[in-house]
Amino acid sequence: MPELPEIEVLRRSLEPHLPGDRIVRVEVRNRELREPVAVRALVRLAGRAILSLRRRAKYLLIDLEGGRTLVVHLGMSGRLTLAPGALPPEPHEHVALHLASGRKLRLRDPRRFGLVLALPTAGLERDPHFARLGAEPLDPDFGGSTLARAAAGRRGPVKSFLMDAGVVVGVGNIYASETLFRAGVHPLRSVGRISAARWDRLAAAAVAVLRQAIAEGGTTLNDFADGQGRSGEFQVSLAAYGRQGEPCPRCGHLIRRLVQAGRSTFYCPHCQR
DNA sequence: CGGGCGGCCTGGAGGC
DNA sequence: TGCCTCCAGGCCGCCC
Repeated sequence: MPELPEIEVLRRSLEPHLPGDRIVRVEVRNRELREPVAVRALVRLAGRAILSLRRRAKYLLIDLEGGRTLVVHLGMSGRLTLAPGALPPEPHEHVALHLASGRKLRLRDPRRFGLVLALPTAGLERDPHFARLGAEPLDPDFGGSTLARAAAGRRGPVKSFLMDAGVVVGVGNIYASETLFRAGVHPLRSVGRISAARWDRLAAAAVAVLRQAIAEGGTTLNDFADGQGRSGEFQVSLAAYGRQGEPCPRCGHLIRRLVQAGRSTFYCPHCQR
């Protein structure tokens, strides 16, 4: 479910509540995630204070004292929420961090594509999960030339390119469709046939879409919620994603759906060339 | 070697 | 109501 905006919304929703609190007990209820939960590494986090919350790509990073970072990835269906510690576990609750404040931070993930890791804070970027990640689209130096440089010598459709985390992180299926719509670029256009001006438009569109989605609390199609359980609103602002058969908000032609690399892509056949 | 596809899971929606 | 099929926001690994 969650792409960059949803993880950033989650991070911001937890930011006022977690730093300064302390993990008193780690409860692993179900180890089955994308990688089996490393129970002993997690249990060793008990007793540590929470220092800060960061985000890299679609990973939430919870920095703890003693040089450890708890890494959480929500996969498709993960939810990380704060709850009273005495609340009974919800279905598919995999991990709960019981906090000194009496609350618990719990991870629920029905489809089990998510991930929880305890890693050393130093050198995190060299961990295999992070080592090959590309540019952060919200970094100030991200722009059309970032994309153009990454595209040099590559082939294939621009939509798959935008979703390649080795190029630019955080853009998943929803925001790739929305970025292409805003930039007026057809999803099947080959990356070898995109001008510098078009790369600039694509980069600017990606940044604008991601920023607006964050401002509107993320996209809740089914089950995204922030750390307080609040849904997002950006689904109302989606121009193309999920709107096949509806009129394009710009020109009125009907939005179409096509399948690329096994994923649905939504576009306007008139605005996107 | 890079690109594309299947597979991993469960649940919800829609058709019959 | 119930059963069946299809589809879903991510990511990895295998295949060509």
